[in-house]
Amino acid sequence: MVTDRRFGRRRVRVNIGEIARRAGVSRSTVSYALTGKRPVSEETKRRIQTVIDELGYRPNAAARALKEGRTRTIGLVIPPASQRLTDMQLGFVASVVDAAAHADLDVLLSPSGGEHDRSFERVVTGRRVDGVIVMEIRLEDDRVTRLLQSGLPFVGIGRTRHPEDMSWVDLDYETLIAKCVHHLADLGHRHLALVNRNAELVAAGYGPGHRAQAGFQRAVAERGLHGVQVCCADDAQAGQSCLGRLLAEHPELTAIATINEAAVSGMYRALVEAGLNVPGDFSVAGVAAQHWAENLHPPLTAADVPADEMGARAVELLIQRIADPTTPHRHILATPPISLRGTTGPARPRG
Amino acid sequence: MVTDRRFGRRRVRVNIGEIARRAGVSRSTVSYALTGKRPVSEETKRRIQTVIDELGYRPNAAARALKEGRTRTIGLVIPPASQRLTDMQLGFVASVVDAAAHADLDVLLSPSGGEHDRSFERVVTGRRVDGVIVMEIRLEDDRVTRLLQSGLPFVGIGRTRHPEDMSWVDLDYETLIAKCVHHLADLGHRHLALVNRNAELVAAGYGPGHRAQAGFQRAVAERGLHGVQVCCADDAQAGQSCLGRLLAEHPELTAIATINEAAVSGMYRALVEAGLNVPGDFSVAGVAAQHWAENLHPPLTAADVPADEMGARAVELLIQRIADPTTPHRHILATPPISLRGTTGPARPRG
DNA sequence: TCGGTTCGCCGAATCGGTTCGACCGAACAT
DNA sequence: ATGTTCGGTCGAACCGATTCGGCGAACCGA
Repeated sequence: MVTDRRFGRRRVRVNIGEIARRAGVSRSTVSYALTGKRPVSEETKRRIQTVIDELGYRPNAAARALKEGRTRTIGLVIPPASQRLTDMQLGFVASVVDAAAHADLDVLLSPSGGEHDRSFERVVTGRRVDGVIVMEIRLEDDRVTRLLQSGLPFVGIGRTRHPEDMSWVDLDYETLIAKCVHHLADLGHRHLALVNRNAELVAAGYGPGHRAQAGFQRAVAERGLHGVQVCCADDAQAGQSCLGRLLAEHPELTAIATINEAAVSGMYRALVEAGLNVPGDFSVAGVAAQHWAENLHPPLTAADVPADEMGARAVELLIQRIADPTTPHRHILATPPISLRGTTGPARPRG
Repeated sequence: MVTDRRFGRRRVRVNIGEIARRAGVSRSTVSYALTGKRPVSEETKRRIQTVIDELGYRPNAAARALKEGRTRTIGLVIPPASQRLTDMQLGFVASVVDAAAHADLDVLLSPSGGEHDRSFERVVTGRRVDGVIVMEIRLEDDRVTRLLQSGLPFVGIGRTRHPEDMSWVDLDYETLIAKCVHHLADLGHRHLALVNRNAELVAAGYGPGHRAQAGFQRAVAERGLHGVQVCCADDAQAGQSCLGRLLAEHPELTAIATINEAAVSGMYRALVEAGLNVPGDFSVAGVAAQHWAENLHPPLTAADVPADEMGARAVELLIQRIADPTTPHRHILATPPISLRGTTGPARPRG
């Protein structure tokens, strides 16, 4: 019982031993009373609880983690903080954090993807977490390689080129974009463009970008259409200039499909500039977070990404893998339906 | 040296003892070689390092935390995941995470503000973190009370009604909104409205909301203007309907000031609907994240919130408080200049 | 050659929990 | 009366690091 001169307050180290002493029992009894792993008499439990409440005792997380060999914490690897998160990514983060909180797990954030990733290494390698959820996975991804060789349980939101080796939750961009194309083709559109995410990302092997391309090409070929593909930086201004250029270079275009939600509002502006009405003269469809699609003006016809569901499932999968790392890998591929919000309509030749 | 049948790989518990054994030294020597807190011969250091590289050893974070009494982790208390983060809030999170990473600190996320906040309690009370950064502080804030009595070092992004008792970084909303009003008054506007954040938030004692009100009232009184105040939910659609109503009910209005960045794009739409040009017929100014203000169409004349700077400063302050909790509290009040982007102009009576 | 430093390293204690084996008395079966 | 079970408790080992006191050898000047 030490007196802290600075405040004149008692400053006792309140640990399990102090509780035990004051309750007149051994430390193990306090532990059993708290965890319930062995029977403790009601009388004793009450005495212990009284002392605990009085002192505001909480077991030291580090000590518990050390002995138990687990931290009750999961890591969440997000894109580097420098680049802004898209609404969809933000949705994933929110739902993962939420789901983890429901499972009484804490979330350790690791912005990664840069070169010298101390944060990632610390999280993965120092046993700071019981498992990891990785966002924004590339077709070839060093972080996945690193995690595989470390043996730490992990789940991807997104998948690599060889997705059998890991557990993941992903959007079926290929099918979704194909569905957009078919929807537009059904409306009579013959000349379509795919507006992808930014060029660096796609060049770096960003899975959704490549899979969207594949789905676009496949569907365009199946329907005998004419398709153009273009990358566009992830913001409104880029969307505006990008689509402006596209419209000028390809006067035959009457519709676009996109996975670049951040660029859509700019693309709308480009259409206004070009004097094209949506959906009268030009149709737009894509893949986007529901919240985002609804708040655009006009609201975008899009496959609504079920970010809440996906984040929750990712946490679920991770918890399973932590409990038993030998279970076979599970894969969840989401193909949400396209919500028609009025940005697509019958084709009408431009000019 | 146990063989794990599942993979046929060696699965040794690689801890400091194992390193010591293989390097033929004691555990303490390995520790000193790593921390450099006592001299170790070059030869021995080399031998130890070789073994470490070979086995991919990393010190166990829990064991270190237990012994050292600190976790090298900070907590970041964010608004509940359910409600979406504004662009400004996202900016704070990003910059805090970034600054923490630079200081080799990890960040534990705690979505809080709900009723039974297990997450918050775990983080604050279980010694899981060395300190905490709290966002979205209310004038009266239970979390701050809780932190004060726990003795855990913390820094607010935002401040309570009694801000002397804590360290914080905040925007001077009162001054910023007053500056907006003066700017508009200088342009000849006589009838202004303040569009605040959502009503629940303001009613719950959200500081920025109240301080913006105060600054608005003060400036309006000083300049002998006529002012209207209104709350508006934090999204584009609400902004549209809210401003639509406001324009109808107050035909004398020619300008607004706002701290509700998420509603601005909707307010623009309401102005278009009402046939009002910006800035010809109507002026808009506010406080917003720079990125957001620039990506609006038209780009908003606004005080650019220096989120990066503020987050970094918050981390800096927190690190100081962790190092020495007896240092006097520090307060950083940011008053960024207003960037003129063309949404304000000379007043012209409506009608 | 001897006493004192310095260098490099070791052994043991420690942080605060969890958990296993053991013990004791009471209740119960034989 | 003896053996068994069981609820309730204790003591000690353990998790994996850090850190303090100390010890032997080399080195120094006197």
